[in-house]
Amino acid sequence: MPKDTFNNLSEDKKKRIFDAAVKEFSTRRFSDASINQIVKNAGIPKGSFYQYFTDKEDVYLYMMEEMSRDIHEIIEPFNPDSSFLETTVQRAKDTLKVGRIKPEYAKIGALTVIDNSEFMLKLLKASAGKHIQMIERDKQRGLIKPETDSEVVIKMIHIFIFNEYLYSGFDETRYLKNVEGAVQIIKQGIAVHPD
Amino acid sequence: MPKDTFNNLSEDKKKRIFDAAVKEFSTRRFSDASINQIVKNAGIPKGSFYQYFTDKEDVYLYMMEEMSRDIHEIIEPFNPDSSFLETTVQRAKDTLKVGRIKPEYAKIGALTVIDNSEFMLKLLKASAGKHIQMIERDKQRGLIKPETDSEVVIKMIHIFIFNEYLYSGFDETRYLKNVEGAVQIIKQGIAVHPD
DNA sequence: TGACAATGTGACCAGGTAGTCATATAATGT
DNA sequence: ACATTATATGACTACCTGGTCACATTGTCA
Repeated sequence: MPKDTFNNLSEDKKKRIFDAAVKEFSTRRFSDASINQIVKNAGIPKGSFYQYFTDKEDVYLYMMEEMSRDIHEIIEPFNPDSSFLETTVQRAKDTLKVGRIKPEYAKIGALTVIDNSEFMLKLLKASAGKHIQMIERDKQRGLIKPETDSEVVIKMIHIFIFNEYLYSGFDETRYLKNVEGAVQIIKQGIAVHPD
Repeated sequence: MPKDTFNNLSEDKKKRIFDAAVKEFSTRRFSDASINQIVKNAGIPKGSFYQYFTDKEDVYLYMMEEMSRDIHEIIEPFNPDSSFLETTVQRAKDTLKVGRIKPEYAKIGALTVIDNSEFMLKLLKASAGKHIQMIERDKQRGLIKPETDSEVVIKMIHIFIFNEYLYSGFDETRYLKNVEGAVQIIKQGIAVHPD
């Protein structure tokens, strides 16, 4: 949460700082990112930075909030009737769409994943609850075997999607093909009536 | 590859340097690790370091070679008749065993995985060839559906094992349970005659 | 207009990094 | 014993980092 002095700034200056943060955090992961570079790119004095933010985390969180606003405008609205695995594929497609429109955002996401295991853990845990409910519902619907270990399924999916995105070299077709391949295998593994 | 001057060193000194490298690289990932810290812990002057190694990569690779020797003494010899998924579970058990005997080695492995995506990619590719052959053999044996995408299966397994080890907080029982759970799901998904 | 508060500013500090190099010491061959 | 070569050494350079702080400038309200 930036300080009041920052919020009182002109939109132009705020944008310059946001852009500088995006540039830095999309190039170097959090721990390697440099405040000096951000102030340089934003064209503001070092002292001003500390008048606006307390530290690097502060400006990072601000940037993330602004980003997530943009991202929610890009991706499709969530369909509550979709099954867990359908949602999974949709999420992969959303990731690609974001990467197409805001490549820096995708890079920031990738760097976040490889940077900080604790942060990643928090992220996974935060979305896990929602997804476990989806899987439980799919079990009741008769789509998924009731003895399936929901947590393991979620982890496999999450991790595969993240890593595949990282390592597929931004080859969209390959990425989607592999994600769908993985979903297919898991589907066969957990479905009540495999195709 | 260390320089000749290093190889001429006394075993004691070599060990001190190796230990210092292990200490540093098991605490901080490669890019954060400090040569200054290594020389400090090894009790050798800065100048000597550069008489032994060209740079940080050099000492890192030396350390890895020494480590892999130790590791191969710890783990079970590879059973060529095992199926791919059996081998997978065995690998997870091996990882745990290494972690029990040489915890620093396990930490170095974990830090390597989260540090460097290129390195990780190389590692995955290096072992992928061998594993693809195993899967193909399992297809011919009638264990795995012939239409299975081998690459996707390998990636799912690799990534899950790595990450689960990272995030299971060194809880061995949980780790093994989750790995076996994942293997079970994939087995159901790709097996010709699911249990 | 004058007084006071809020904000802007960049030189500066302490601490870290990788790598170099002149000099000291030890080892070796003649 | 001497000369030559190999190795040991730590002070030093150049460069980076996050963060501070005294001072300059601007805004605000009476």
